[in-house]
Amino acid sequence: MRFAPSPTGHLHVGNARTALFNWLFARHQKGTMVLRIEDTDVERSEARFEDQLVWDLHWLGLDWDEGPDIGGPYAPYRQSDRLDLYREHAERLVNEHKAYLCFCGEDELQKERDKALAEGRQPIYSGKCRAIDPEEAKRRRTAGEACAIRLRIPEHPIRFHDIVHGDVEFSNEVVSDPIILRSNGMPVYNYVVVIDDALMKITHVIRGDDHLSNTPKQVALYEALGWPVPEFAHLSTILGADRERLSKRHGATSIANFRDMGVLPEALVNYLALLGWAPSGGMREIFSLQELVKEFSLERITPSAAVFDMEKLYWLNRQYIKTWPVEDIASIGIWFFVKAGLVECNDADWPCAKRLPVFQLSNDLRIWFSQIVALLAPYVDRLDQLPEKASFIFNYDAKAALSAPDNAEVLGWPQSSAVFARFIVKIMEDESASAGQLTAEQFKKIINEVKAETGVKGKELFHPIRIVITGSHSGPDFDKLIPILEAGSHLKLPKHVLSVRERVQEFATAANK
RNA sequence: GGCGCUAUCGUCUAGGGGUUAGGACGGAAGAUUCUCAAUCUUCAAACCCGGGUUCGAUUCCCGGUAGCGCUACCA
Repeated sequence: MRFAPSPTGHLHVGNARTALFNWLFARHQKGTMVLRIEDTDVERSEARFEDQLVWDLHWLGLDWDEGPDIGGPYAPYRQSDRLDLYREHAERLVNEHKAYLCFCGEDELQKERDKALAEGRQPIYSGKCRAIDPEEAKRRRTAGEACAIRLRIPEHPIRFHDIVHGDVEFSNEVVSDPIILRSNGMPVYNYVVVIDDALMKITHVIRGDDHLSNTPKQVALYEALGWPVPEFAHLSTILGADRERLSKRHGATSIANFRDMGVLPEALVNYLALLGWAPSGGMREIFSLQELVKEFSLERITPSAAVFDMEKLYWLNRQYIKTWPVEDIASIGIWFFVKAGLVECNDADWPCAKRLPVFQLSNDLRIWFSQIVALLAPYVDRLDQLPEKASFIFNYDAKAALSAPDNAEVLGWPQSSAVFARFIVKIMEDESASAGQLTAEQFKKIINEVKAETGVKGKELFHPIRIVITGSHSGPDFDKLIPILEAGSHLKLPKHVLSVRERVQEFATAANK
């Protein structure tokens, strides 16, 4: 099996899914996985994208047995390093009369195509240069005339088998004699892919179905070369919500984007596996990479296009957030707090292919932020939402709380003023609160006293108090929240975290105005 | 335009000549919690259309329609 991306951009979810299916099949069959870089398009290929590709693949948890970074028996694995090979086999085809030299100029061909189209004919190559005597052609080339090399397409229909789509047949009348080597000496994609797949002993070509229509050309090439035709499996396209091909304007589409959003690699892999594949029975949804390897089969791939559903990815991400080790979730979570500038950390970095970011943080800070992550992670779809969710810890604003439309109802309850009054007094009188040492137990005791003194309970009691503490009537449990606020008020942070007492104080002041 | 591929709830899918057409996400309702999230329970929600084959088609075949792809000296 092979994954053969072009280094022309970041790894896209479509390509990632192709890579994943190749990998799953290779590992399931105990086959060999090859990474090959298709960089014959010199204009668009860039070396830095190759690194990015390798990192993204590693981050997803995929690896390979042969590739440009690790070598292998069929090296080199970068097409730009294999040009001699392509030329050699192209010449061989010419000598065997399976290909021929074509002296038609680009402009000339374009005109022919336009004319054919205007007359309602197929814009396929006329085959004009097929008729040139091979010896004559060689003389012209030696004399310095520019020429490309074209494959002679056979006179019979081209058939091949696809594991996903079944038997496919193309009439030879719609396939032009394709150019395999340009007049500048550079080979074209449809040719190199065949040379490489054959020479690298690829038995199963698993790729996007945008290549399905190219396959007859490639099959003709295998036959001309006298090499066995591999099995094909063409994967359906991944679409955006508007049923158009997924592209950048649909938002996050590169693997790196998802990592930066705090989507866990296992969640993304699991989601991608379910796009176009389902286990037998179709009931199970959650699969680890190892379980996927065990269950995967090409026969169960769906031929129809699939719409990428962000919501389902988020759901899976939440499942994995719950099952990942808390310290790992905390590491990623803290990284987002660092990024948001909520904690000072100069050497924070997330090495590209790594599951977890690395940074040095004092023990106090690490523990404190870990508690915040543990408290809030169940509330988020992606870990990058954590700083926003924690905003009430860092950005307490009593004035805003009093004027928030969301709070209007609770603020207007007749019992609320009594609750406010008693609660404020209790906190201001409390010694541990004034030291910023309020415990969950002590806080609970105060609430119970307020409850006893005002006769207010339940919602009517908790909502106003929650507004005083967090600025909002809904939020996490006080039991966990109070110690976090108190501890935070003693830490050295870019922005001071207010203790419970400081919050009450600010609220009282704002309310008096 | 030509050729190719595809078509089951809004979405991802299971299934397959006779089924109450199954699961999941999302949605709705309820339970629980001080609240939100989570969790649990329940509900709504689909076989593109038309022919043919058949006792019977959502399933098989043909056609239509729609979507997507390919039609380059791009990959």
